[in-house]
Amino acid sequence: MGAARTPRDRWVEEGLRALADGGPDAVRIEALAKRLGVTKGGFYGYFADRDALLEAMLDTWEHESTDEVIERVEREGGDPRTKAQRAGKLTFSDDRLLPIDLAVRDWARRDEAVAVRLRRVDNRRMDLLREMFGTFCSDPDEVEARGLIAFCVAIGHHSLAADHQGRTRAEVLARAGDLIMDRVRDHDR
Amino acid sequence: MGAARTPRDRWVEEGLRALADGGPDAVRIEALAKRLGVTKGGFYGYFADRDALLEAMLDTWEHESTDEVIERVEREGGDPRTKAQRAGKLTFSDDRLLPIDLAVRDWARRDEAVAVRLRRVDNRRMDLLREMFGTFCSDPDEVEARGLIAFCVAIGHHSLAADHQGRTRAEVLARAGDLIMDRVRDHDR
DNA sequence: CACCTGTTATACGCTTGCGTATAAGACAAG
DNA sequence: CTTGTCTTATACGCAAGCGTATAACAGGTG
Repeated sequence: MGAARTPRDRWVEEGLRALADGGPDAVRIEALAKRLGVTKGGFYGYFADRDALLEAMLDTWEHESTDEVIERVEREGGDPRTKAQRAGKLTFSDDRLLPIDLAVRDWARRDEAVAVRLRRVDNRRMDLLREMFGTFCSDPDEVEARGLIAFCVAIGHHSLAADHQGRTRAEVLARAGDLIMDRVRDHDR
Repeated sequence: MGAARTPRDRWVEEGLRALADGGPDAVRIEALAKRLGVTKGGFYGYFADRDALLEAMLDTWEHESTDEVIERVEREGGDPRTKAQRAGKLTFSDDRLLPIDLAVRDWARRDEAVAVRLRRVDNRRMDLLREMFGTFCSDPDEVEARGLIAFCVAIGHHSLAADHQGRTRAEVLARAGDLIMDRVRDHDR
């Protein structure tokens, strides 16, 4: 039996790269083949059609974004704050996962099936944030609000184009993180 | 001289609708013509090519998102907080402008010329936020951080798919707004 | 009414991309 | 070495979609 020079995973991987670079419309079979140094001949042995590839890409993304991240975070242990920070770093500072995440997020606005997947992923991430804020904030409504804020900043700042009058984005983000994490508020009351 | 049944503006308008619905790749001349009830015959009388339409669309969007919003906000007056809230509402609660804004934001990640425009727009919006937070917050670094947070929530919550355990998104957003606006913090020090 | 001018419809060539069919090739088993 | 099987290359038909050229058309103007 002949050995696969371009196994299924390579198509998925290259597809995810194209998705990150140019959105779902940029995932074109012949373009992927060219980047893989082959023709599309072998593609249809693994996938029924283009949609099947998109499905497989989303499967891979969902798994990498949740199970793999969470498993790694849990394995390394630590308090909820450390875990949430590590999960955020693994997802939103990762050169591979971050652009895919942003592309999927835009895609979800136009495709209900993608939106369903994203909701699953975001809910699991939100669980981590709730756990973290719950350690120093007793009001569940405030926990939810802080989780929302933290999540929105984590994903939103990547599509925010504003400058900060001499400050770097990292500096402003650090200050914002302090504000969001500020556990003093709870003692005020 | 013959009257234009489909003036230039209608092409731009329909183009923006297509952009909002499906991203820049969905702006296809023949599809727009179909929605306008004509063929693409007249299109090339107004635009050199597809790129010229995209430019015109961005011109219109930039103008509507900044000058028109700001002019209206200034005209109706009020304190900085009222003005910033009104500007936010005009932009991020508008059924027309919001989807375009989100689409442009994603587009900007892949097109430097679009990114330049978005930076201009976001900087003007950020100015309003600085003015608002500056009215009750004396630390400029904190003003900047709060502005970033407010902006990220305003745009980010639209692409956040998480649920809120029985609460509505509006409820959580209201609580988040309270936290961000909270002017007590400044008195603590 | 006839004419002129700007607008639109129609038809064309070209490119890109999908999915299929078929031939060529590589590798393992016998 | 031959055979069989799995993989890949090549060639095809088809559908969009861009931009151009040309013809039909409509509305003012004289």
